[in-house]
Amino acid sequence: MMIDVGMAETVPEILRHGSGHLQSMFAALGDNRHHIEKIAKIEKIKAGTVLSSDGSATDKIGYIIDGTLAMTKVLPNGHSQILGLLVPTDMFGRVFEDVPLYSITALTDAVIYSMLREPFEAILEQNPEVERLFLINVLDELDAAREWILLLGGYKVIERVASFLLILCRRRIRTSDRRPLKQNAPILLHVGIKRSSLAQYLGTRVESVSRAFHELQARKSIRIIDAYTFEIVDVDSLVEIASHDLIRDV
Amino acid sequence: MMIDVGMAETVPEILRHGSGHLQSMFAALGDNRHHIEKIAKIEKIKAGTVLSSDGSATDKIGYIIDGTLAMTKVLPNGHSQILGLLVPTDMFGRVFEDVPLYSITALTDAVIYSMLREPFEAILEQNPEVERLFLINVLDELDAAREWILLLGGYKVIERVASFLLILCRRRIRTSDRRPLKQNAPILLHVGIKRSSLAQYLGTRVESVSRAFHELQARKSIRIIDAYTFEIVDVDSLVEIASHDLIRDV
DNA sequence: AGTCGCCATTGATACAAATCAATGTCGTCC
DNA sequence: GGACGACATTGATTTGTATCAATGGCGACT
Repeated sequence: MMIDVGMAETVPEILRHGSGHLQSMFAALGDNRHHIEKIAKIEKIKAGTVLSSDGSATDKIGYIIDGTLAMTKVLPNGHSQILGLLVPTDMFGRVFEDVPLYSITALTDAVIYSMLREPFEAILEQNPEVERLFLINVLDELDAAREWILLLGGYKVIERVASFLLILCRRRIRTSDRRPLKQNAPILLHVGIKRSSLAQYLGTRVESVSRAFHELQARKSIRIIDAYTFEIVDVDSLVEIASHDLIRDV
Repeated sequence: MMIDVGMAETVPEILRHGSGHLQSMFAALGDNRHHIEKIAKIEKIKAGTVLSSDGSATDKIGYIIDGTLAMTKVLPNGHSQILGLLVPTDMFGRVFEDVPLYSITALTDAVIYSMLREPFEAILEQNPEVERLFLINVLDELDAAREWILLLGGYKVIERVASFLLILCRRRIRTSDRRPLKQNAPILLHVGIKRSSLAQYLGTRVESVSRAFHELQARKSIRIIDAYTFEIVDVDSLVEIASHDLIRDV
């Protein structure tokens, strides 16, 4: 995945224009913004980098600017399971908790806006308004997590893949250009991660993910451009597939 | 499920003795406690009651005292999917958001401690310390949600059921008596909900849930006392089953 | 150019779970 | 007591997917 240039600004572009509450959080910092800017820095990291590891103390908090990272739970036997994906504007790290429950791994080359946990916590404590915005941010994350629970509840792989694509659509993770969607423009989705990560995340296997994508293409819902890029041809059919077998007895 | 008597106190017993941050949240209220107590009330609700429905404005916030409730997403076609279970000490409702994303339904008869959203938000806004405790509470919920994502990632039903039982163990949801666990006492778990709710939550079907429980009994991990009550015979074997096929390639 | 390694895809088979159908159990109501 | 309804269990069959195995595509390195 290619990385945008021109990110030397104090508050990253993606945070300024990103949707959600992050923007207002940074805006609300007001005079305190320079406190954060003093302790924060933009880092470019390589795919595979482990930012914080499960069980060891961490002191980093930050936001994703570009790329995809994953929260992974490392099991006693050394293997790992993906708990959640972190995409631009998502937060990583955990405030008010010393021992993280999961690791953060870069699935692609990525750019992050990171700062030390302690001073960030101090700013939260000193700025109730910022803290409230942060709280709202966390509540949004909770909603996102529950959205994934809903997704994983669909027991056919094709349904989960369809849901995955729809969630990406909604979050408007587009190919490198971040221009707003045009009415008639084809919707291009770029999933930054390889099949095995996707499979781990969707609770299935690479082969099944591959078959699901090709099945969706056969049904004319999507068009596979390359292994990482898809054109959404028929959103409605995706919606139908995604919600199809959630229809069950109560 | 039977309901304890003697809950006419201002702060419910379960919140006073409950684990986690709720207790300290109520403690931290200090003089403001009477503000909450003025607006809050204890309600007994019947199984099947819908507290707030998806899409319509809600103004209730509260905590579960007894019973099990579920967050359910109601799909366009009228059917519903369980997003999360709410057990004693869990919070329900959504602050700082007018339109709820999901409904809250009582799966069993239940007792809740509920208050209006507006005054509760006002208290949060006026008490940064309380707000921080609330934030921590939400962060815990986020962890719980991610724990479920991990659970749903296990693709064999028996693994998910084993994980479910282990999570219940950890949260120490015990049969009506809430005495602390004795060292050698058999661990009794009471799942307050029927098979169909469980199936919905675990992303599977009633028949599969039933077979999984009986398979776990055959493997001497648990003993089925009745459809709602289980004795945990061998925790280690449960752990092994739960984590078994999370072992996958990265 | 050729080899290697990594990843995606495709095919064949075995196994797990959804589905369909029937039976069992318990409590409630008449 | 008997009939009914709600729920749980069990069995038989079908569908979906994990698994095993092989192939194809692409970039990196020598």
